[in-house]
Amino acid sequence: MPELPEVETIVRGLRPQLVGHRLVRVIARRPDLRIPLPPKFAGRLRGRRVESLRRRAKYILAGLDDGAVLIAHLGMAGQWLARRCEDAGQPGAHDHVEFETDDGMLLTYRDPRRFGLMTLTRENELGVHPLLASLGLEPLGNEFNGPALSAALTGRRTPVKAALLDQRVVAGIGNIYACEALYRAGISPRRMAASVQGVRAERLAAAIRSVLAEAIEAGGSSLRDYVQSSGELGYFQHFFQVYGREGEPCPGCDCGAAIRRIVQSGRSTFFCGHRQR
DNA sequence: ACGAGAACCTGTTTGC
DNA sequence: TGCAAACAGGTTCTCG
Repeated sequence: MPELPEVETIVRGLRPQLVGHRLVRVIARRPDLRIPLPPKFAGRLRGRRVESLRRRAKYILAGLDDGAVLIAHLGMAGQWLARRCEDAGQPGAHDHVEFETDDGMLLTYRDPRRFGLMTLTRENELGVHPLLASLGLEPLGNEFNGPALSAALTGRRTPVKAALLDQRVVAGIGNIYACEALYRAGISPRRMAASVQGVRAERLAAAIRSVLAEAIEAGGSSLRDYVQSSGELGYFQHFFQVYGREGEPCPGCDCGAAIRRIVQSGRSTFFCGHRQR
């Protein structure tokens, strides 16, 4: 489900609920997520105070007061819900992990498909952790620009759409924002990645930045599952120009072409064959 | 070594 | 209406 803007929105929503607070109760109801929960998961977290909450790519990282770091990923359908304990009621069938904080909040990790994960590492081992070590540049970071993007795409003999989904190239882009960024940049999703250089790479880097930043402003995109931790819906889906719009007229110009849907690497790609070259 | 496709799992939508 | 197939925002493994 969630791509960078949705994960960022969730981190921002959870931060005031978690940072500075102690975890007084941890319930690991279902350990068989994509990667099984580590041994003694709940016991290692109980009583710890959360010192920081941040995002790297689509991962949520919570720094704890004993130097441990909780790594969490939402997979395709994961959600975080933040409610007061007394408002929570019975746990749902897919509420796999819950954290109760010292001021009475219940933070619930819900994930019907169990493609998400949660694991523990140490702050000083984050950089070499297998889940994080080979991630590419953060697209909203200072070092991300046209030259950096073209360098990352150099030598890639795959369509640029597939390259954007490769987290080693740019970290955090998923299927929706890859389609939207390529549309904004006027670049065909089928163009070979290695040929996106120079001004094309500049345009694509700018498009990635702008679409992600605008989506964060909107609180992410709510399609099927996604809600903010507060339960509010994001609304960026109303600004999609191509994603999910097969057959509709291209919105960005008067070319009159219809948005097309093709399948690349097993994923739907939406684009305008006239405007994107 | 790299890239395409399958697999992982459950829920919802679509088509006959 | 009912059932089966297709599809879904991600990642990782296998195979060619």
